[in-house]
Amino acid sequence: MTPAATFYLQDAETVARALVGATLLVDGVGGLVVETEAYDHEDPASHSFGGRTARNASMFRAGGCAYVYRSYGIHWCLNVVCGPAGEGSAVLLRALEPTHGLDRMRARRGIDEARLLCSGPGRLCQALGVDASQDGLPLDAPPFALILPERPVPLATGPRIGISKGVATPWRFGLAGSRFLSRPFR
DNA sequence: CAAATGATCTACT
DNA sequence: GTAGATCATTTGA
Repeated sequence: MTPAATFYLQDAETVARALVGATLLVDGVGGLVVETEAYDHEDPASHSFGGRTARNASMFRAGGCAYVYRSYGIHWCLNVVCGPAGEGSAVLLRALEPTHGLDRMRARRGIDEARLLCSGPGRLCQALGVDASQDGLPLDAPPFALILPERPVPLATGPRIGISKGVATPWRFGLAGSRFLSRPFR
């Protein structure tokens, strides 16, 4: 099904929950979304907290676009922008269960284990070939394809990873029991 | 203009 | 388990 444009205009937490179990493809390579994190403009841990800057400009677009940024100088991270234009909410995609184009992922990552191909934001982007050239692109047009889950999936919830502020906000969501998570839920 | 920081990953002890 | 890699962006002088 083609995602309704209004789906991505909802708040970050709602979209983050709904994206677990979705299928993401970039140029035909991708898989099942098993881990997400929500960030909104009122969240001290969010890039959009404190206003719009040159780097996070695409995070302030209307929901349904990609927001790609470089982390720790080395890695790329892929976000799904959500909420109305100008708000600054997004959902970080942290892990996929690879289902399409496994051979191309292995070639890009240089490893064999399917479990390690996309289990982490930086790994995910390397496996799918995501970089700054995809920043701001709509997710419902090539090379992207994002198919929402047909039915609800069992959800695990927990605190977000790798941040120093807003740690108490339990906005990390995962597919319960999946072994492709970047870290297990308790 | 200079310095610090970060939504991470890999390799090594 | 712990430290290093590596750089764009942000903040302060």
